Order: sequence, then C-alpha cells, then structure tokens
Amino acid sequence: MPDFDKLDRAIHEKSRLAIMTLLASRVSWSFQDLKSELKMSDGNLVTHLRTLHKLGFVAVTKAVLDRPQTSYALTAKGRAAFKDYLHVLEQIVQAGKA
Amino acid sequence: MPDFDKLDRAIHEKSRLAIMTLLASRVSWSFQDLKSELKMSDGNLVTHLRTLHKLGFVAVTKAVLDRPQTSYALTAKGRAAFKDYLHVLEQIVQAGKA
DNA sequence: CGCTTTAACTTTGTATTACAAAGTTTGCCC
DNA sequence: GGGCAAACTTTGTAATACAAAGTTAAAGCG
Repeated sequence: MPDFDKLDRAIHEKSRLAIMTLLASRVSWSFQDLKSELKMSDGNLVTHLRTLHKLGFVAVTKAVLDRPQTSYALTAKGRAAFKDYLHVLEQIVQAGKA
Repeated sequence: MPDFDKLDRAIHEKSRLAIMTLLASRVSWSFQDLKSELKMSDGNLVTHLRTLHKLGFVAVTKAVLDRPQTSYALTAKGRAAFKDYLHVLEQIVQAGKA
C-alpha cells in the first residue's frame, strides 16, 4: 500500500499541486503566466507561492524590465520534495490498477 | 497539462484518498480493518466514510455476526469517480517526469 | 510634474472542514 | 442487570482556501 503519510500536505493541496506541476515543467514562470494558466485571483496565487517559498520549495526573482516582473522557479529542495510526492502518486496509481 | 479541475475534492483529501485506495484494492473492508490500517480515530473515520457514502461512492453493509460489523465497499459510481481521479494523477506524474 | 495603468502584494472577512475527544447507542455475554 | 466492544454522534477548535478590495511602486505620457 502507498505510504500516504509521505504525501506532503503543502504540495497535495489542489492549487499548489497545480503550481508545482507547472513549475516542474519549465525552468521559470512569470507571475502573469502562472496567473493566466491557473486562472486564480492574484491574491490567492501570491499566497500559495508565498507558502511554497517559505517552505524553501520555490525561489523568487524580481526584475524590472518594461514592467515589473516577478518570476518563480523550483529550488533543488522543491524539486526533491515534488519528486517524493510524485513517487507516492505513482504508488497510488499502481495500487488503483491492481 | 493535467486537468486539475477534474480532481474531485472529496477524493483528493488525503484521508479519503487513502480510504478510496484501500476500498479499491478489495471487494470489501470492515470498519475495524480500515481503522487499524489507517490509524484514524473512529469518529474521524466514520465521518469520512459518511462523506463518501453521501456522494454515492461507498456502500455500507451492516451485519451482526459475533459482534456487530459494518462493512464498506466501492459502488460502481465510486469506482468510476476514482478511476477518473487516478487518470488525472497519471497525467500529473507524466507531466512531472517530462 | 501629476495622471493613468499595470504588476505585485497585503489585508480582511467568510465559509469550509479536518480532526480529536468525549459522549451515546446497541446488542452480546456472563 | 453489569460489563464490554463496535459503531456512531456531538462538540469544539484550529487551520486554511479563496475572493474582494485596498495598497504600493514603477513606467509612460500629456
């Protein structure tokens, strides 16, 4: 049976799971791109990103180009935590097929 | 990208995800077996089971053998919902590997 | 220099809900 | 009846997702 205790609650939450999946798929995402992809309010999005940042999963880069632009990327720690999380998901999918 | 909107919140919650996975792995589970496998308080467990039952995902059978024994099983609807849920998990795992 | 616009962030409020702990019901066995 | 165990209900608390509105800062433009 899968080890459900290993499902990190911070990642498991639906919105943050979506964020983590997006961040894992590219080197970096701008705030605006995340927002339009996820269709969240900016307040909500920034809060989830802050949660992930506080856990050390997400790195934040602020730049001022034409407009201010904040970008987000997974840290090594975030990538590792996400990998562990995905490993449990795989176990669940396996168990569900059996 | 995975369709996160399709992640049924009732199933996605950690405890209920564990319950659904167990129920999917066998025809039927007694309350006691679920409880000892999941190490939840009985109040908490019964509440989650009721939630799943109200959604039509879980069938309940009460029998009095030696002791009273309540058993739980997935309904066809529950099995279908869980299958859809697992399908999204698969997409997430795939996306995470890419 | 104000004025507007946009990005990003903060604050506030609400509603949901997970969970534990304690209490209740029911029926068996002595 | 008394004790015990399964299953269930009630109650209380703490966490938190989310929206909406307000705030700050910087750029472009007249």
